[in-house]
Amino acid sequence: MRLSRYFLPVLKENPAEAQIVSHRLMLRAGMIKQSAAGIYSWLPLGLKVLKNIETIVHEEQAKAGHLAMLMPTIQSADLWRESGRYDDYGEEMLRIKDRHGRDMLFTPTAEELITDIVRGHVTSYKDMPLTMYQIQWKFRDERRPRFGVMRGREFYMKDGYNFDLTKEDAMHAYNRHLVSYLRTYERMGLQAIPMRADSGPIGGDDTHEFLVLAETGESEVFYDSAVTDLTFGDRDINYDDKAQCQSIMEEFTTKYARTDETHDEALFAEVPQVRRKVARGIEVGQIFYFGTKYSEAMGATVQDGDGKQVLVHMGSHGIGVSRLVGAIIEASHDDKGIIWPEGVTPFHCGIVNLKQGFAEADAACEDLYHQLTKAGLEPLYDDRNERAGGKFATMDLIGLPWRLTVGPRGLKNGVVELTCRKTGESEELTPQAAIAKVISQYN
RNA sequence: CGGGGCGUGGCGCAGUCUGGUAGCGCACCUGUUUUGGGUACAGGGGGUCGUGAGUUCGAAUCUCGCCGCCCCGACCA
Repeated sequence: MRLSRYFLPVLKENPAEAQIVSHRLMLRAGMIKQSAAGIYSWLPLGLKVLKNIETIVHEEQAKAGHLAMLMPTIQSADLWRESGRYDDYGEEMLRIKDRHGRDMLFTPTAEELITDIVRGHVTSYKDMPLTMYQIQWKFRDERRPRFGVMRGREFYMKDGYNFDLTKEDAMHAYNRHLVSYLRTYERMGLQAIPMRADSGPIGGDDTHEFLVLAETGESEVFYDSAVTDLTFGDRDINYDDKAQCQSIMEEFTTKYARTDETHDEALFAEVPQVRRKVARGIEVGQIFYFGTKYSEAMGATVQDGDGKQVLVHMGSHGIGVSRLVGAIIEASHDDKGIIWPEGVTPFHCGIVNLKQGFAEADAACEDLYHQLTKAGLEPLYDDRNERAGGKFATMDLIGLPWRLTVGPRGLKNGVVELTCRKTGESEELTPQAAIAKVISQYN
């Protein structure tokens, strides 16, 4: 993409309404524009990041054998009356009437609708295990939306639901999700720690929240610092292997890590003092096992091998896709701007032409641009007729991991400059070597 | 929802107390200049001052209502 043809409304000054760093940087980098309290438009740069996160979620869910689908944002109130949640959910649920006066709502989550779909089509134990998920806009009418997309009213979320014959199978689904989520967050450059949590209005007993440690996090968290040493890395996973999933689940959840909702001082005291940490975290996902709560309320049964009707065991799982955009920035930025992890960056690298209109520089930039594009990467070429300082400031703000700087001075010696956004380190390389190095970062 | 604050060109703000034809910086347009970390100068465009009513010869400014947004708290997959 050429910056001269892009829509990137960067702001030099901090918008007054933005208090936390991710919100400020998203506004300044021209990623989002607020439309109403807690409701945002996603501008081209922001949308690219959102879609990159979405893609990672889809890819990891596919690996785990979970099926993507899509449910409507507007739902009939009837199903929610059936589960009893139409009244339970309270003011957080946005209620709407259609032209016939029928009660509708903007979905805050989709247990009812998915259960309705499944109960109509899944009638035998042979149809299970089954896990379906969607990535769809949700609406929760927060009393006080804040922190930009971290706590919006409208938000983009992956929500998945598993249907299993037995509790044991459902717990395998639980573990499978835990494993797939660990992989998902790592690919985004995040460490998200599973913490024992409270189930809230979803209901159920077993639940873990995934938290990214950050000063601006809304939750207070208590953990054994040994959990921060755990990394998933490059393991081979067989998602059908119950024992493997179980052991990974245990590996990542045995050490003490809880939010304030479930914090237990006595248990925490058993952690060696030097490893006892109290911090703040951003919740970026949660997994639940809630048994037969919804299948019972809504009559979702299947025939087992003996011909008996049995209630299906269910769980649900969420990843806050739009919230993750903010969470990643909270976890990765400096005073100049965002520092995107390679996994989610909106463009793979920036190309800064220091002397636009100078034939050699223009030609060298065009060549870099075409070669990178041909290699399957997406560079952002700043071809505006701006001064060097302005171009650098924009690149630093929007946080692309790599920057190629091209100017007459370097070209005289046959080199361009490759700069790492994260470390700030630069090296002079021939254009070919620079291209090769950038490409190697994404393999 | 309780408490606090703020609404003035795209962004950041001054002007409001003490009523008198709306201003600054950034951004934008034109030209000259400059060119390896936000050049300099000159000229220019853009605002019914959130909204409605009232007071007044006259309201961004005073009064009352309403709306919106932000912060703290409570609440919250």
